[in-house]
Amino acid sequence: MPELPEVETIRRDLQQRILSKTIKSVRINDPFVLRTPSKHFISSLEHQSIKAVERRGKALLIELSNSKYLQVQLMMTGQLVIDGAPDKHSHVVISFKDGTKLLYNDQRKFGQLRILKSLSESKHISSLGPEPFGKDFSADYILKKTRHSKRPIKNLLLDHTFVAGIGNIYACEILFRCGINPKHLSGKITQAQSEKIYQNSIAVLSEAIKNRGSSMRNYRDASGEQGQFKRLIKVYAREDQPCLKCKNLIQRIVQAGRSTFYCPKCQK
DNA sequence: AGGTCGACCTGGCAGC
DNA sequence: TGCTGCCAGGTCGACC
Repeated sequence: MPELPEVETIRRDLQQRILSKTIKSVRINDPFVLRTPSKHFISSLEHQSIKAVERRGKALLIELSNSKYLQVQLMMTGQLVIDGAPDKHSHVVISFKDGTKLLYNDQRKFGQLRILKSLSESKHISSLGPEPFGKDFSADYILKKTRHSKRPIKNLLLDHTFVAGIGNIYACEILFRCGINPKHLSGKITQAQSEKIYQNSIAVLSEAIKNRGSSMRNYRDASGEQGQFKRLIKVYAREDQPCLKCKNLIQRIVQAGRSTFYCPKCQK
């Protein structure tokens, strides 16, 4: 569900609210969401304190005092909520010694929690491309990586081995701001276009983080609040509504099995 | 080897 | 009201 800005918002909230706290107990209401056997999951967490809260792409990494990591993939509907009221979707409850509770809620149960001895143990994390805000992501990198690709540019933006953390909403928004058609073949991206993709990726993602993410449906931050970026969204989920630049109708197409929204007039 | 597709699971919504 | 079908922000493995 959440993309980089939403996961980053949660990471910052958690950093503020659970850093250095010690875990007293862990309750598993539904082991389906665990990718580590319950017993090992619980024993890895109990009596440990929180050393750091990090993020790689859309993965949250909570570092423990035993040097292990709790990796959380929220997928479509996962939420990490502090001190909320547990409901039927609260599959894991982590209680701290000071009384604080961290809930893992997940309506669709696509999300995954696992214990890592080290980050390299995770196949997913090892496969991730550069972070959009990292030094390895640049216009030159985009140009180099697109040059030999025959896929539409939208599909490449969604590929986490190309760049980490960009999902369906922000891929649509970035391409709209670039004025690039999502069907445009990656191999035909010019130097000027790669520069635009780089600049707009940074701009869209930073604005979204500043607004604490976009809540389309299920996304909530660690306090259970909705994000505010939704009102700044220009094309996503706006099928048949007028383009905010040219009044032409926004179109929905399907690419690689995912909905793409774009303005056929502004995005050539 | 690169790329696409369906499956994973649940719930909201539109249409009949 | 109640049923059916479609849709959903991600990731993985099977397949072409």
